[in-house]
Amino acid sequence: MRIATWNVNSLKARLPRVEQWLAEVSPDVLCLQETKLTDDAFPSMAFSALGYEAVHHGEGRWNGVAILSRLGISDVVDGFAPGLAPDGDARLLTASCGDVRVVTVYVPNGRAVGHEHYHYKLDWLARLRRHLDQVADPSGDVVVCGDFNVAPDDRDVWDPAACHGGTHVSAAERSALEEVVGWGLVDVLRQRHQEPQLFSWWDYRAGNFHRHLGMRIDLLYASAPLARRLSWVLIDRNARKGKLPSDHAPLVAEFSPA
DNA sequence: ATGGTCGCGCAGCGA
Repeated sequence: MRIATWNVNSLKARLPRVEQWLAEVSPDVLCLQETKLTDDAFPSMAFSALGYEAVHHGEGRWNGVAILSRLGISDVVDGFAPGLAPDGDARLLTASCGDVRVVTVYVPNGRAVGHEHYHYKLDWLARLRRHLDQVADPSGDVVVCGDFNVAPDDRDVWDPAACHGGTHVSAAERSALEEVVGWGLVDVLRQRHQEPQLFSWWDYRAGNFHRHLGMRIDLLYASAPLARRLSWVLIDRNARKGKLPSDHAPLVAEFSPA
């Protein structure tokens, strides 16, 4: 199974590129973040024409997540599972695609260390761990992927000194992410590639993409049984090039059958 | 050059 995650920074603005990318890469499952669409405006027919069922959890101007699948879609959960404090934002979507439980996330940015939104981010990650307990089983095949807005360690930023004191790298954010990982997840990019400076996001400003000034904040985690079947994984930085790109590149992983 | 770019939506905020 080939599964991908991509923060598209507005699906309305990015639809032509997403359609072209689907045709080129042919993932079985594609998770999208920052669709910035209402559910009514989600372009289901465009994806249906390419052979994908889709489910979307959106609100409009901000946020919004989707799962596209050509392996079927069932057992959908919008946002946090019942029993957890609901999220006012559309940032989380869970669905079964074939035999894999797929959870996609758009973790809050945090804005600044200590900001009210930063505490919301930390609480959101704590809730995500409890959500996983409710919706999935780490002894089965599970993928948790998306824009985590956390760089897991200093290899994942262009300059740790320049980033120090900001969001995405603070000890509390990394610790909150580790709690999620502790549920039973493997960072499949790091399972295969250990070198630094493998980025998935580059600020639009100041030519940062071309200067290789980015962060790895788009992550794909697999449960241990699935991670053992990883064939390959890559960040498709070609998709960050050219006309009207998202500021994020897609992350793609291929797993062999069980 | 003390900014730099997007998207949304029509000012200025969020990323």
